[in-house]
Amino acid sequence: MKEEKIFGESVPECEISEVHKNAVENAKSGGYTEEETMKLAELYKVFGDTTRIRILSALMQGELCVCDISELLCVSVSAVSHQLRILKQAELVKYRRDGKVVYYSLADDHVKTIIAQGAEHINE
Amino acid sequence: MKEEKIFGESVPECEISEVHKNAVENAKSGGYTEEETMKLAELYKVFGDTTRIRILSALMQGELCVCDISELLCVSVSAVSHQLRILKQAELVKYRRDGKVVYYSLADDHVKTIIAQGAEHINE
DNA sequence: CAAACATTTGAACATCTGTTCAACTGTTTG
DNA sequence: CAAACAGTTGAACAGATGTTCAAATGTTTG
Repeated sequence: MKEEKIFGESVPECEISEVHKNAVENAKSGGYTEEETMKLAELYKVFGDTTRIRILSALMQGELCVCDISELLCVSVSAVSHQLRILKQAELVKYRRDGKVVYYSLADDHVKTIIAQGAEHINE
Repeated sequence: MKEEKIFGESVPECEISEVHKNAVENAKSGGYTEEETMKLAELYKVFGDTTRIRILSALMQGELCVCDISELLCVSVSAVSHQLRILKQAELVKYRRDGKVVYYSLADDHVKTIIAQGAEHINE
């Protein structure tokens, strides 16, 4: 997804904005910083893919190696590995190596609470 | 993003899986259904864009019209409208019409709690 | 009714994303 | 050490995504 910001031009003047000036000013001050916004979007982007949700759900039951996850999800080892890298970068999973095998597990409880929160919304 | 599931072929045999059979069985039973997983991913996909996060943040302070949001975010009215449609489809925002002006506001408290949960993670 | 305005919509476009495939890095074991 | 195995990595590809632009829809007002 594009993450550029386009300022200035192509944003037409808006007469009515004078009327809503207070509302706009409130919204300006109350928001998140540009960096927080970007980090938030990056985080949720990670949750926005079924393969990654399935990996995280699987890891909720306990640690698993790449091979196990691949078999469980019926996704190639390579695809799983690529997704685990993204989850690792987002600090949502951690791993330990035991011989040839690499075991992945959830990094902390945030994963569970975030997914639980989403589950609550979709079962409105 | 692709949401296809590839079953069967191209998932190589995995000798060690026999050893982890219990772990794999646990992960299988404990997960979400296929439909829940898809809905979860769809929901988080919506949060995974800075423009939409900024729109939601702005609406946390109260209702705003499309024109206000456009000015506030320095994003074209058209782009805002497109994003509002996505937020509407995800039932994250609602709207009311007053003459020519359409006012948008958050649909329920889930938006706040979901974003707050994410904010907690990124400020680990 | 025509002009002005707020918003929506659809097509086009460049960019991003996830999977596959092949090649590679480590690690164990015969 | 060579073979086998677990996992990683990078390039390539098809498909998805967000913005822009132009045209359309409603709504108010002169």
